Amino acid sequence: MTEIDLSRPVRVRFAPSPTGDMHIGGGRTALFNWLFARRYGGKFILRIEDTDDKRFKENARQGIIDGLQWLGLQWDEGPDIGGPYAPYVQSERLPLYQKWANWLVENGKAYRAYETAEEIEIISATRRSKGLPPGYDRRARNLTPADWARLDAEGRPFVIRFKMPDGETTFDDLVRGPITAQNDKLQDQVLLKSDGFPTYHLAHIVDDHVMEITHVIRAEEWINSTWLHKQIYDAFGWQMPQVAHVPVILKIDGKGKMSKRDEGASISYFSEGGYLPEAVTNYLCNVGWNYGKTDEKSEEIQVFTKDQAAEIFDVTRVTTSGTKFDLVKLGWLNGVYIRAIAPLELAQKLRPYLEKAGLQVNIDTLLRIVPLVQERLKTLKEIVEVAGFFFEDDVPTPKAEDLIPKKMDAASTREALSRAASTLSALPTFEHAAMEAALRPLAETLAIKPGQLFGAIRAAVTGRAVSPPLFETIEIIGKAPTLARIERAVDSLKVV
RNA sequence: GUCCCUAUCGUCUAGAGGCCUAGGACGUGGCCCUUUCAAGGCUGAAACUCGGGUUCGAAUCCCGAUAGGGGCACCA
Repeated sequence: MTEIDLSRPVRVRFAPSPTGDMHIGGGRTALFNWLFARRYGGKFILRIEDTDDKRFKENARQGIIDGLQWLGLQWDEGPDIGGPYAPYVQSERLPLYQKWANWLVENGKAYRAYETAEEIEIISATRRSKGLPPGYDRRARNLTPADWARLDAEGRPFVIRFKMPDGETTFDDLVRGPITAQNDKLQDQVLLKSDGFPTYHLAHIVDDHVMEITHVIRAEEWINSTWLHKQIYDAFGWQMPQVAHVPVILKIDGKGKMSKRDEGASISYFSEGGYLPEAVTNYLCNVGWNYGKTDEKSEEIQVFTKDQAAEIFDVTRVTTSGTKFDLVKLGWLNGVYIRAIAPLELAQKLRPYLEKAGLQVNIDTLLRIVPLVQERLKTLKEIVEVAGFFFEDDVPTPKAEDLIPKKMDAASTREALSRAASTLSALPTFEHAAMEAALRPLAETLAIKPGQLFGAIRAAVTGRAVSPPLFETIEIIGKAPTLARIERAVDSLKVV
């Protein structure tokens, strides 16, 4: 297996194109880069690759920045904070790419091509029909500078294409080992478009070289471009960074890689859906990488912070096969992190979700609720369904069928609730232990199971069949509302 | 069509020729705890894609088949 080259100070980058919301796969790529930088005391750089002016990009850069910040992946150099190699936005670096594109042409490593998009399409279709890979057939390689002058005079726009040499190309992948391709299967790719913008292939190589990037960790779909990149580095006479291709994230159900439409595809789905960034980064680590031997203390092997992971992150241990994204497992992990938060902090995190649901939140009440619900939440957002009723004045009385416990009827339920109300009403203090101490004997007196009695009370007071522990719950709701709701339930049963 | 990558329980993974009767986690079945739901504890089911080699010995190495994924833009 290929060794990690640490002879130069480690510098890695996350280089997204700002096309919208940050994708979960991009989040993992960023995380792995961040871990790698931290592992070796290097720099993590953010660079925006906006070399396609046809694509919408105005607010998208902010989406990337928000996503990274939410995940807690702070960069050392980037468009917003600058750095020794600024600017970190490719659209602001155009002359640099043009300079190096021209250098390649002058040195016979690249050439001008004047075909239009329509012409390329025809060439491509023809090649395909012959069983060749679609693409360009290199016909403009034969043009002389005199031809260029003539075509320029006609006002025809041109692109600069790379002149792929003969032979074969091999690069060493840090996760997959050496990978080889025959050059005649590779394209004479466009490096500089007719509008003067570079393509990704040129721009990222120039920037990675100029910015002294030492390692490139990126998604698997780049493997098939890497031979081209190797050849371009060679043409420049530059040292190529070591590359590591991490597997794509696939849909949990169905086929193919995760796309923007899928649930859980974007970072904002998690930030808005009540997931904790700690849980998401932890999960992302577990998908495509692992903490090491899994045969010992299993919990610690699955649950760890990104700082812990950074201590031992080894990119050569990244897995090789595509991984499916499992929201259920993430939910479990999120629950683990929720249970670990200090109650006050959890209350503060929960509050916005309740308010977003239109509830008036009393922070003291919420603080009393948190211990009851903390171990019942898989996401912060679930607080609304788990405990929203605490903040609703008007909890409707359930239908009789939901009020009457198993093996009981309307009359006995009415009797039980009525007696429960008297019992609770007579208590000197409205405190949960006292309530339970008083109500258990009542169940015995009524010759029903405690669960039956408690179930009826739960339904009457909370309006639901499931709730946090009953007596703690009604202690928080308070004496008057509790008794009122029980009385209302008793009345509703009279009608039947 | 063509090139490339990949292949262990449903899912994420451990496994670098004998430690594998294949380990862990999520999920799932059962039991315990229990006023519901969780959380927790105990316990069970569940996988090396197939076929050929190499070797005394293969989940591990090689070849092939199959299947999945990715690429083949003046997008990244």
